[in-house]
Amino acid sequence: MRFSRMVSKTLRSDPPDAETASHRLMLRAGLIHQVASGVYSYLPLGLRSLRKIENIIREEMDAAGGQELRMPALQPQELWEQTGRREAFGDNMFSFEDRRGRPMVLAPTHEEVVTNLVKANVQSYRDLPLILYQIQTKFRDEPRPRAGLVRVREFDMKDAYSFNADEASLDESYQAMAQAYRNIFRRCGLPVMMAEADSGAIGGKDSHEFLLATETGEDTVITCPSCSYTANAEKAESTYPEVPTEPDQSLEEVSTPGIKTIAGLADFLGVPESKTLKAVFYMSDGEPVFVTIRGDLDVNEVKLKNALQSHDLRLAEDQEVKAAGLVAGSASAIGINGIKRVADLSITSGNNFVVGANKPDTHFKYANYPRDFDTDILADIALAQPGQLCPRCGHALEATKGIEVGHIFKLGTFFSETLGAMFLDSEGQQRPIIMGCYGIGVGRLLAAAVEKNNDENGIVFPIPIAPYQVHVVGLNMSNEEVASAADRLYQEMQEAGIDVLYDDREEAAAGVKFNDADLLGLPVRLVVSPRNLKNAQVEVKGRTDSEAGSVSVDGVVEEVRRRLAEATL
RNA sequence: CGGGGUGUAGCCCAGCGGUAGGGCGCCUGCUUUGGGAGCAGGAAGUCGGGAGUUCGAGUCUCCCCACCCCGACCA
Repeated sequence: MRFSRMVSKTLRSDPPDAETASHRLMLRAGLIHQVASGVYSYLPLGLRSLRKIENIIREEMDAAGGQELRMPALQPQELWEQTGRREAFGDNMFSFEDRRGRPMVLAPTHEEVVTNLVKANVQSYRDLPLILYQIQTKFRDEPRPRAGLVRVREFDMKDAYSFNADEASLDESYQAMAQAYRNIFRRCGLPVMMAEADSGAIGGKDSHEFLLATETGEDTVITCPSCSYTANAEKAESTYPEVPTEPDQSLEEVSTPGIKTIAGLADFLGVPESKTLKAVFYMSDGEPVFVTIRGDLDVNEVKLKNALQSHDLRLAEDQEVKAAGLVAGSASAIGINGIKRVADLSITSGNNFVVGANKPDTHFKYANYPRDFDTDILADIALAQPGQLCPRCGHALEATKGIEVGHIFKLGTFFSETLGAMFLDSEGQQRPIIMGCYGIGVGRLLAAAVEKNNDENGIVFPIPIAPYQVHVVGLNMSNEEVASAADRLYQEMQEAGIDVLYDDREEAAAGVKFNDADLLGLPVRLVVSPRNLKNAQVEVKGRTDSEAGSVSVDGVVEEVRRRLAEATL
């Protein structure tokens, strides 16, 4: 590709609205162009990179036994009503009517369609297992798109679905996909973590996310530096120090004027926060929920949502708390009835807690479960925090931010049962197909790669996903000797099957070309100039090399091949 | 949906009641050519939209819209 013919222009300065590195650099280098919030065009450079990622994904999915197909993004809403997911997705789903007034949606994912497809084609255990996949556009009307391609409303996703006759077979498919994912991310130059993840309301047992550690990530990953425990904070378990148990004492009312927070309460009474219980109020599917947890811990809303089997969970607003007859700041489960109560297991680790007295400015000392209060659900709903202890080995946990680039999970039989995708097993029994699903956000993977691989001058593309492998720069192109030598080099690279971008601009100064080359971040830069040409040489520089080297004009292709091969190891 | 911010030329921004500006980019010519060159000339604007106040509105008021950031949300 000749630079002078490229539609995209590089930006001289950072776009002011882009804050994360990938967003800033992808706009600046002309990889993408924004159309609306969370909606982007891929410009030729961005698309080339995206295609390279797609091809890596295809190779690995095919190698793992996947069959590529393509399902429509446009779907009848009715399909989603059958599984109850029209309601579950709610406003996140783009929907409209066709000309006949039939409700249609733009698909945010494809379990419904793929399950029906398999239902029509699979009758026997002999047809299983199957792994089907596609790379296709998904639509999700996200409440808040952000960070360029990290969270968008229209995006390309590789989604795969496995269909198995039994759990052991499902496990094989699951492991095959996990391995394919590791291969894909490694080949894309991304060091990812595989973390235990929440499987959601529909999911089955196992679920893992693949996350790239970056400052700007949306997810928090809890890791153990000692053993291999890695889990999304939404899912992570932790153990926290037991509070030394004392002999139970009887409940005692104390006046706590103006005390509204746990920190204030602990301070006022001279006890550690772990000797208090805090009350948090939620609304779950429109019903108020009273949550009790030890004062030094925080509620994990995902765990709480799962414990409640809730579809829609949020913190209660002040009026809702009041309407439920609760005293914010001095509430406890003591004497609370007629409202659903959930307590974290931590209320059993310790005793003689300070709790609210359900009267303004008043608390109780020495509250004990179950002597003084009861709960409807007792479960682990605590948020794992760095510094708490690993549930596997007891070492102190750490937390890192990450971007989720892939997610795999065992779906079980929800879709096959709901939509009637059954098969006959070897004994002639009709059984629902067991499913798994496996997703990779392709554009997000590109964004993550840029987020991870850049320096103060621009992108540093990993070789396998760089839009072009080589950047040929002609300096002083009005010099005929340079122009013809550079043209020849460009030609030679193409003939050698190397992806090459050729900066053939006559008017651009050397500095402009060098800065653009650094910004685009292609792996190898070749400079043709009068200075080098005098010695029949071409300058060679890897994007991360601090110094450039030279190579004879005759040996350029070989040198480039060597560098590309070396770095791909 | 709550909180904060921003909308003026392709890009970045100034102007805050009185003729629509600057830098970059773009076009023409000359000069220049190893880290974002110089000179001269030129093209380019529904000042996000609507209503209002005013003799007069990018500028003040109200309503709306879009975009960004934080949160909520994200099976």
